[in-house]
Amino acid sequence: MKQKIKNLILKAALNAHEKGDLPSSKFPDVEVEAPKIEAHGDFSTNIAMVMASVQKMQPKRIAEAIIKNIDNQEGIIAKTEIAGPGFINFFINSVSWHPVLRRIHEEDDRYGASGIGKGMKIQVEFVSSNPTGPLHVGHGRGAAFGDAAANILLFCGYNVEKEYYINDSGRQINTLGRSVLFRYRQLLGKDIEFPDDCYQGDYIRDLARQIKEDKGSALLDQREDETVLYCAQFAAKQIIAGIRDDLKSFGVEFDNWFSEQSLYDSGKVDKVLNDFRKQNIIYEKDGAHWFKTKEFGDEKDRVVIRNNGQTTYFASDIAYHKDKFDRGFERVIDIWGADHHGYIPRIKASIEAAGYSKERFDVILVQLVNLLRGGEPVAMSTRAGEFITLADVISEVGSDAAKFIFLTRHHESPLDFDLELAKKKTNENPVFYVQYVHARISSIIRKGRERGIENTGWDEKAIAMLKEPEEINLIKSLGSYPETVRLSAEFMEPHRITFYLMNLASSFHAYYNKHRVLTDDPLLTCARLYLVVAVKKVIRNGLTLLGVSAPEKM
RNA sequence: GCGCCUGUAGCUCAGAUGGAUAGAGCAACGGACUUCUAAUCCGUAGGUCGCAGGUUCGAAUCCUGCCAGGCGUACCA
Repeated sequence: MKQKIKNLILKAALNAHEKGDLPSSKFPDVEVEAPKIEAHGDFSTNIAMVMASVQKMQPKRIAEAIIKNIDNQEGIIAKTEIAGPGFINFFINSVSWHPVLRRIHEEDDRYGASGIGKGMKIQVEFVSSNPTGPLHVGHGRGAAFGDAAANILLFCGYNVEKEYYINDSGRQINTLGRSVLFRYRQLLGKDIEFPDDCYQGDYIRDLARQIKEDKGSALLDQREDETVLYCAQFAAKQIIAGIRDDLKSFGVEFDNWFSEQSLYDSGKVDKVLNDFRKQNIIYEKDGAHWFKTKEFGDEKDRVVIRNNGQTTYFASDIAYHKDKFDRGFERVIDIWGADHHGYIPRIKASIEAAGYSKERFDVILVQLVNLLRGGEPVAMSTRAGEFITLADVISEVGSDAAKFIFLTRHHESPLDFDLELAKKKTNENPVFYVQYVHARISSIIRKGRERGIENTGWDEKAIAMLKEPEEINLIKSLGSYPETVRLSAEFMEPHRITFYLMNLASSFHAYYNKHRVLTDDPLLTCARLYLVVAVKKVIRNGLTLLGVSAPEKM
């Protein structure tokens, strides 16, 4: 509809110029928007104001010239007016909204989809939590965000791959192995102190117990470096399996799990470091090897090989990001916790140095989550091993509520997650508010069937009966869904869909309370059923993008 | 110190490439269930958009400075 108005305006401007009403043929991009205030019409354009200086005319004169030349043969426009400093407001004939409903029924679960991505191969990497402990709430936000963003991109015609990067190499893995080994020794009666720098959580004890059941006391007699390695590999494998399970129960699945260790095994880390040496952008100082990231805009150079000969995490990350582009992704998006923001310049440096444009790479920072219970902060200490895991949250509030709440904020805004609030089944908790619409409409359909009323198709005569303000309002809202999805993809902002759904839900509940769908008039009932089924489809489509279920009953 | 993010109603937050009178929910107050699910709806009230300048027809939005909070600033990941 907006596009139609745009075209009408453009054509009107051209006509006006041909007839001599407008001196210049230079027209700016036509901007059409839906005004916030109802009295300002359904659509509004500022074109007359924008053109004023080029046309050397008063905005109001320009507006008059355009309105005069609008071709309203289809009768879409009920009224136009010039308002304020020169806005042209368009009031749409309410009947003209109706075809939106047919489109929704026809396109069904593809309504809102588009081809703006043009099949571009794009990778979204998210969560990528270290396999040294279970996922916590912050990872949950990253998971909900990344998954929704990927769904939206896919829906908009991108060729999306979701990837999880497993840091199964390096120091933290060694620490994991040591942690488990110490607990294992304690289990076998050794009186030893558990080191401070090891992971404290109870899950380490559980892993040690499993090894004990497996191997008995056999590990006590072996060389320490071998047992640490064994414990590390065993533990990491178990923890990754746990992470996969948690994500699965959260409704998030990945297309690819990428191992950091594999970059070493395949020699990709060595290779990229050698390439950089040849380019003379790696040098030695104080026994360490430094990558000249400063030359690429970082604030200082960064170590890639420590003076003890071990590579840093950054070294494998260089190889990893190069590999992403080598695999043919045209765009690469990393979703990180906001506390890693200082890491961005060096990754961009490495991408440039590897010969790819950093413009093709984006990092989206997701702000931290404050966990609350009844308004009070929940103490979270990783050190002491006291934290609420994502699995805890899912089992307490459910994945639908958790996901939806994670997606009710812009990703750059910190989020207070209140466990008590997330469980409340009231308007304070928006997920139920939206899901309730789906359940209510399902119920209407069931009730209709009981009375022998089936959802019939498009019937011009019936649809023409939809003229209550609440009905037109609902249809308008339905009509703006595709644009919401498009903007959501363009700006990587899934929360736009969340807010859209809450708004649509509000329009529906208001309608539901004021009007009955199943009436004594068969034609009207048919029309209203057609309308609410369209609402149901859009609610379902939106929730699906967010990874949230749309229940038939609540 | 430097860098990134945030600052909008009592609380939690939206606010499109700069648009007209800044919007929701919660909390407060007053109403609506013999009728399709009251997990709902309707109404009232609530604001110096952190502060100060600047850019222009027009700023919550862009620019500069300041204030407050969070995060980062490793040969950790």
